[in-house]
Amino acid sequence: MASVKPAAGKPRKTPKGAARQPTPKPTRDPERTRARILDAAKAEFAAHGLGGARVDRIAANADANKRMLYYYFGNKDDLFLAVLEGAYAHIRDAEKELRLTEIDPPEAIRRLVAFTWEYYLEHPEFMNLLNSANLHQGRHLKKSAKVRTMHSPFVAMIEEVLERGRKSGVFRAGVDPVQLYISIAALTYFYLGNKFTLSEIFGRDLLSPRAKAERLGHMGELVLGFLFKH
Amino acid sequence: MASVKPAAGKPRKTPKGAARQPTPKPTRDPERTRARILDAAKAEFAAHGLGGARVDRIAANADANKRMLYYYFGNKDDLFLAVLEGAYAHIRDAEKELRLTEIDPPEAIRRLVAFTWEYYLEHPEFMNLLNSANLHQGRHLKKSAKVRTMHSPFVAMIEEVLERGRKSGVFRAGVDPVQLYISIAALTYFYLGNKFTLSEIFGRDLLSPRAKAERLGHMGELVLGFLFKH
Amino acid sequence: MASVKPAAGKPRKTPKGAARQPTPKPTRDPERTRARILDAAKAEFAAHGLGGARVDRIAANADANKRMLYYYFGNKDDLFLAVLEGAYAHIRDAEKELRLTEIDPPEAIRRLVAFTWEYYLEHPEFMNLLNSANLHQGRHLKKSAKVRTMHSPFVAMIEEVLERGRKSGVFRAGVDPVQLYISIAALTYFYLGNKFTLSEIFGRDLLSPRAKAERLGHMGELVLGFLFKH
Amino acid sequence: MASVKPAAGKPRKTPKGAARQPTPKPTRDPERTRARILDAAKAEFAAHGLGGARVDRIAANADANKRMLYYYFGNKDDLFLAVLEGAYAHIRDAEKELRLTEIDPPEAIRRLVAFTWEYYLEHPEFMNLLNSANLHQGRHLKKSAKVRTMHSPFVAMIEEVLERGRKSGVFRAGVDPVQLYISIAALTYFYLGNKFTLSEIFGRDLLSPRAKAERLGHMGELVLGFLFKH
DNA sequence: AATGAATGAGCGTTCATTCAT
DNA sequence: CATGAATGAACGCTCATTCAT
Repeated sequence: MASVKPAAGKPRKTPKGAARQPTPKPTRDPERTRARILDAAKAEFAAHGLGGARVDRIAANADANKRMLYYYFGNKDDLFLAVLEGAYAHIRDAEKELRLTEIDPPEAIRRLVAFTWEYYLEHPEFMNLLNSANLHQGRHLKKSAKVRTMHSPFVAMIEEVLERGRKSGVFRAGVDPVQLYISIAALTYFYLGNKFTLSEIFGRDLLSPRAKAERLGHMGELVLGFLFKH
Repeated sequence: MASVKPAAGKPRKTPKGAARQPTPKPTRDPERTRARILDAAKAEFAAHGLGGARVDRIAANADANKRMLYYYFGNKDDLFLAVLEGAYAHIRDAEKELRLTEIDPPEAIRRLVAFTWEYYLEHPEFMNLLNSANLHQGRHLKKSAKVRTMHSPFVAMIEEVLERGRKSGVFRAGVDPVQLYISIAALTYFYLGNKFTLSEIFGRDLLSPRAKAERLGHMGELVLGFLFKH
Repeated sequence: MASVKPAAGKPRKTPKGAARQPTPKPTRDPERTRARILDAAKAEFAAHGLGGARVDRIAANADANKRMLYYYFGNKDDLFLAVLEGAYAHIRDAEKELRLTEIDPPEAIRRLVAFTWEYYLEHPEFMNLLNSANLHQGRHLKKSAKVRTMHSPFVAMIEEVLERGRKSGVFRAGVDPVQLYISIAALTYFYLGNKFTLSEIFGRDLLSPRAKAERLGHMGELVLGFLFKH
Repeated sequence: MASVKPAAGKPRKTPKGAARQPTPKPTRDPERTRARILDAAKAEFAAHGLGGARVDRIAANADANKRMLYYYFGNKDDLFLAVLEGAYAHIRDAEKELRLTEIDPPEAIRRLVAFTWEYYLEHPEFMNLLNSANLHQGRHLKKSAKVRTMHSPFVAMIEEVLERGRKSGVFRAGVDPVQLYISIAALTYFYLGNKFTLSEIFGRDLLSPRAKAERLGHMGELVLGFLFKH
């Protein structure tokens, strides 16, 4: 036997006989390495939960040494927090683009519902991350100074829409923007996050184009049917 | 290490018609042993998720030998399925008690919302079990013949209520009972299941008596505000 | 839940709804039970070795309760010894049938070689049992009073044949019958007992009809080529 | 880069009689670690068979962490294969030293018989390894590309000796070198591999100097008595 | 004679993490 | 900045055996 290698290592990137190799993976680029680890960790945590996630798999999928993971993030829990913060930052960034204050209130609510639906549809990993965070009783988030400050602008935006709608006489009064925001997220989250059990129980394909259109329609009617002053 | 958590294991009584049993753990009572394991497993899976659950802890809390767990349930996954089936059976049993078909439609919906709210409030473990089941893409439920047959009665009950309300002119037409059922569950599930992250994000205590009353009120208004024909 | 059954038991012999069953397994027949256990044990030890044999599998294949195994045989090692004794008794019985003293010496040797070949061919389990016994340094046999008295009748028989052959001038003198007996057994044992490694190494099918005929021919020539006085 | 030859090239760190050793276990020496595990595994598999071998004992005797065993070899079965390949490589290397083609045919055969006898006498573990490999129906070897190619040179060497002997008129014609090689190995293998059961049955000490000399003499006479053309 | 229930010890394997270079 | 080697503790699971009936 020629060289001593662990039995189940990843395949060598450079063929043994080659004279020179052009380093296909940009070594010594700390930012890229860090980002690759973070991406791989997000996928792993989303796919298996915090308890089921494997540090080895994260390192392998990041094409990084396992040690680097600890170098950059400390430990598994802190890495999870970093992933969580990144996920929150991402959705908050996307929400900022909505500019609801510039639109007609009913249309703004419709847009908010549609945005929430589409965001979770395109980022199912976010739901799994939140589930893991809650399974662990939020202890990760408690260590984060960042996350708490990211939300007030969005709540204020919804509040402004509700107030405009009320003033113009189309919306009912006394609606708590936080409750409304939670409800809108809830209607999507439960449907998509529990798609496997729900589809098993109801014997329906919940993700067919038709089913998705129906769900989005139902959610819009539900929220606006409630908000409209008749 | 050898300590037994008094959380979920012991306080079962013996209704079998036998005289009295002074020994806290009745040996040679397979039904009780099985039940103790199932209870301990439910608590463990709910507290730590499927991946984070520890077979040793389940056995210890069930005051049983680890081997018995495999004797009765085969393996960890099948035990999880048994827990899941038990949890579904429990909520379905509770739902049957509602007898919505005997009540005035708006009151029936109010009762349904309140029931759902209270059930999840009193059985937070159910949400974690469902999250685990979905994290694993529903593969456990797919092996279960039981669960799929347990649901149609409840959907039919909601359908009957909606239809009665529509006929009497108070409810709007064209509401899918499955969508409505999912939405009612969603409004509770997301709020309670994500209580840790939500409370961290919004800086609110979501479980204070006042907050709970507000949430229940909001949910009722939301659903009925949508259903009522104006 | 109605009845408590282990998860992975053997299939019930009587369908649940059946009214009467005719007891297909003769219960309360100790000799049969003992024999079934012994047979199952022989197969298990031969297939997996002593270390790899599983008491559960033996009981299951014997269609007996595991406890019976201990009731009749004490423990796994003693059961192995019983199997071993049975195997020795069996080959000794077969050897007695040969009656070599009544045949012409060269033909007697030919018959002995053929018998040995065929016996191991038809009872491959015997080789595996002996290998296990030797792996454990013969400690099982040392506890056996039986086996030591079962001396192969062959040795005396072979001695007589050799002596007759020598006197008639066809066989060479000075051949130790024990050495010859061991050699004849060896020529078969190694070929058949190592059939997997040998066929892998030499890239030959050692058990094709042709290969078997060639081996038997070679062994006869080898032994007689040595014995014949030229 | 030095190559890793298991079992053959590894210098013992501490001779048994030595007084003191300076660095008992050289850390961070992967080649040595790997070799220590391989050695310990060979001893364990030989002593207890594949089924009876204990991974813990291998690690302990290798003075290595159990995890390293999996790091280098994947799992127990693959480790067994590595041991098996090493054992085959070792005997084949030793056989190459024989240089039978340079010697007079009868003397070459005598040397081959004596070598085989002595090799198994000095390496009794090899027989147990082969027994385990065959007990598992050769499935380990089937995964090995190496072993199959190691044997043709040796068979060719025997063939050359037989052919030279035949041409010079001392050996009979028509002897299959593979059959002969198997027979020579068999005569030793059965005697030594079954020494415990045989000595128990025949009431002889098979390993006394006198018994060993007699066996070697008998084997030589048997093989040459067959080969010689009279 | 026969059985289902129960057990402690130990199985092969994998975990998150750290060391030495 | 990056890596292969190493670790102790635990993982899910199974072992031969015994208990109570």
